[in-house]
Amino acid sequence: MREFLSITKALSDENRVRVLMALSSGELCVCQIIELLSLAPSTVSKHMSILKQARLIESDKNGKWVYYKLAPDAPRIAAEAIDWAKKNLVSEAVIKRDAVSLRAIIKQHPVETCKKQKESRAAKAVEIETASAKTSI
Amino acid sequence: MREFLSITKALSDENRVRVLMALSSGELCVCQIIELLSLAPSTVSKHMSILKQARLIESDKNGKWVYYKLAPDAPRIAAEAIDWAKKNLVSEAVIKRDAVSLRAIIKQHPVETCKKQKESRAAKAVEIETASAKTSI
DNA sequence: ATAATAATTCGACATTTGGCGAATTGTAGG
DNA sequence: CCTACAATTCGCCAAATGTCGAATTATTAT
Repeated sequence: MREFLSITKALSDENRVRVLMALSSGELCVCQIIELLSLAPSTVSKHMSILKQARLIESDKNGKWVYYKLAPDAPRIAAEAIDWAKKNLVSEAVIKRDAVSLRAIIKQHPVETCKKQKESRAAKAVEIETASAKTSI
Repeated sequence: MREFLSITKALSDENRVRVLMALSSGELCVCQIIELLSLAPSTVSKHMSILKQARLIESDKNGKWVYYKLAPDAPRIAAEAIDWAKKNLVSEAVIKRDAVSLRAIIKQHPVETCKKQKESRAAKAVEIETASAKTSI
């Protein structure tokens, strides 16, 4: 029952489902998933650990980078869940849009993706800084 | 996506899964489900409405009694989810125990089951009454 | 060695969820 | 009609969940 619930809980969040579908066309680096979902790194990390706990995905560390992919030797129950999800979600608008986004994301090397994200986080920090300075005047 | 998530969310609670499996051997009255799960009527009612929202089950009102059953014309996605759940849960300890409990529950008419529950709720109320009287002395 | 950096873990917060009892609704009998 | 009663809805609370930013960890590059 624990195994069953870990899978259904993993599949009961839209962002996690989007990741799973994205991974069905190949492995992705964490920063690429961050890019796809537009979420904070810590949030994505937590989602990935929930999917991994459910044995739907596996991770592969390569230096500083961590790659995730659909678990090649997932237990039958998990593999069936993935098949069911895939079959019933390929035609979903959000999943199709993600597939398009992914093509662009995959084109560039993770190094570039990470760099861009770092810059955008820095810009956001400045923005917040400025805003709080304004209100304190 | 909404339909998919309504199903996975419905399946991500142990009590709801137990109900679903119980219904796979035939329809049940609400009071029988209350008996099986040992939960408050209001709680069971909420669970049933979540399962129904996901189109996994349907209800059938017969006078004062409401019967629930697996949706005979569930959408394909829901039917597949039920099959997957059934296949992977029949051997679960809790589900087997429930099957045994159910045999006893089904033996008696819902009228009896409801009566017994009413009495047990009344007894519990008295118990609480007494306890609070004690502390207030 | 030190600094930079990708990812994770931690701590805090707002929202959602599962649970209960009380009040409400709808139906059957007195 | 009025009472009894099965089930649902409502209002509330405690626990779990999704999110973020800050601190930490592990690895590469200077």
